[in-house]
Amino acid sequence: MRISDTRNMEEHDYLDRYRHSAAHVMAQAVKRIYPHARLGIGPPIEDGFYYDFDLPETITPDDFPRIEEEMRAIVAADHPFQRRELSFEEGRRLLEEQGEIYKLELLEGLKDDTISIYRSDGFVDLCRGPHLERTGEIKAFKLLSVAGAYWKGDEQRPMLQRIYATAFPDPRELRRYLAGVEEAKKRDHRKLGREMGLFSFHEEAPGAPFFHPRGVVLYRTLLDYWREVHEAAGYREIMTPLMLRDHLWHQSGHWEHYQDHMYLSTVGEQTFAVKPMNCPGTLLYYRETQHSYREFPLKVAELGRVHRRELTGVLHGLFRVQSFVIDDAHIFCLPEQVTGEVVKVVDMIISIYRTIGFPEFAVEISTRPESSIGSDDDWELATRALKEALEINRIDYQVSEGEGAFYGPKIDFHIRDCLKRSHQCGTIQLDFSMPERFNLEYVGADGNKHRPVMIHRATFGSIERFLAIVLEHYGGVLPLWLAPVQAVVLPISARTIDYGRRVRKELAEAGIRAELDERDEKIGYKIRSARLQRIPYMLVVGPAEEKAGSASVRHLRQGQRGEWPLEKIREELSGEIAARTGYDSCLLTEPD
RNA sequence: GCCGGCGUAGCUCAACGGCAGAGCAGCUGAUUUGUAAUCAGCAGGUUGGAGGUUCAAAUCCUCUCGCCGGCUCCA
Repeated sequence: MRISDTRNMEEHDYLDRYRHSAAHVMAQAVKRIYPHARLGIGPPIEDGFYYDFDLPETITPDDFPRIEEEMRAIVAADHPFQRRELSFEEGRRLLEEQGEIYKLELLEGLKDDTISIYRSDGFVDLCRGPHLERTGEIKAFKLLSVAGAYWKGDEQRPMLQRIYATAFPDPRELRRYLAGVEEAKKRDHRKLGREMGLFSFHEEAPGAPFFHPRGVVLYRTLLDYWREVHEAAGYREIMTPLMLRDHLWHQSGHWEHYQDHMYLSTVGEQTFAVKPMNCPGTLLYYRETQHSYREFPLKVAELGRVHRRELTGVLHGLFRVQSFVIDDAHIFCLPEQVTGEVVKVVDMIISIYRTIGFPEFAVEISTRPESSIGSDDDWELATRALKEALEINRIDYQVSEGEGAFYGPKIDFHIRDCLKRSHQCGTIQLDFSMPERFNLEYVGADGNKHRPVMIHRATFGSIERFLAIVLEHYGGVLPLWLAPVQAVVLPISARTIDYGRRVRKELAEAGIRAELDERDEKIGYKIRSARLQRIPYMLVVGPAEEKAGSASVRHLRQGQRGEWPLEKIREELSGEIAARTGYDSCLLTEPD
């Protein structure tokens, strides 16, 4: 570990202590206002802290100023945080006296003989600590939101009221954090999707997006690129039905394990399920013919639309939908080919992320969970193959023990967007279950039948969700190759509309997605309008440009680029599109 | 699903028991415009839906649908 890492860790510890102390102050403030409130837990979290309360009144954001005011008073009084150790029994008596039933439950879960409490002013809380020295050290905090949260995350247990808040040692950091939250709101893909005319949602189809013409262009552009890469890598693409009969899902195990998430439909005598996953369809394709080891690795891709019923409360724009396309592919291969194939997949996923503008990502390997199928040997071998593949690619990874699927170990890719948020996208999973259930076979070199290894993998995961990530990452200001409208021609006045038409047509013929704004408006108005639509190139044409056969080029991020001859515009833009040039940073030049 | 909040014109919001409004967008006209909003006029609504309370409901109550913030960060 480098020295700087140590310091980061110390800072991190301090911040946790700081926020944990702020959580105590908040709990004390809430207790002052609602003396009968019972306390749940109040830990520091990544961007702040929260505290859970059980009380009959409902806390709303309207109550925040009052709580914050009380917190400021506690901070101003500068009470010391005093640690005291008690025996288990003393602790129990104290909490019983206070009627803190949740804390009592936590206490029961502790095995230690002695426990610690922290006292500041009149407020006492069961707490491991550590804390700051005094409440006066807390400089900047803000309550953010209130939400219901089940006690211990268990929906069978009572629901408490959780107040989310944040605190920073430096008020400037708090301001910066709040500005970041604002920035994220501005970049909300649901807002961008509306402003840019990409997609919409309707009550008639909860959790199922409607893509509008410009949204379809974006969607298709992403998939065109995906197909190009996959074809070059030797994948072949199939399409399988949206609905398949029930016995298939019994065979695959989905009926048993996944039925709550499936849309079912009975038509006449037959029951169908709308597919929640693509693999069973692919397996029917595989079984359609006999296979030889000579065909391996056999790479079968499917951009398959799946439907999954979700709890209504979890739907969230394109991030969490009930109908979406997975960029699936299944690789059938020999055991000894696994490592090599995984290496190639990892390589491809990274290259795709980089092209789209996500150079930063984290990789996680999940190992065998408690309830799972397959032999220890299979798991051991497969897990080692995955690790080896990452090591060959020189990729750092983190191991999540026991987090694998029941049917095999997996690698997950978490991309990091420019607001430093992490999103799980790509996945590579080994599957011991399906080949077995579907009795897959191939003929080996020895002339006997064997069971192939099946690798299940996706780069984007859900296309819909990935689009949302891309949109928020770029704040809607997409790289040229992805922009639904790449250039808009803006005539100064009606007099140059004809010339504008010629310019637009010429660009369109060169394969550039160009539009013309022929509305009877002033140029400032048209520029504003183009910017709000996040169109990368604005081409202003007036009499001077008409005469010169040029256009005045204005770029969404770079501003005025000067007057370019049409030929140069065509070449520059085509070159930028073909190279899929991205932006180094995605935080500059925000349209308002 | 659960807790809380919110559904008013295409969008952003006002009216919070007493005639449903504004800005932007849209349409029509005038203007012929040089780098982030030209002016005027017109049109736009069973206030998400159903039921109830009331002389009177966007407003209060019940149900329902949808959306938003959360519900695996364990003293």
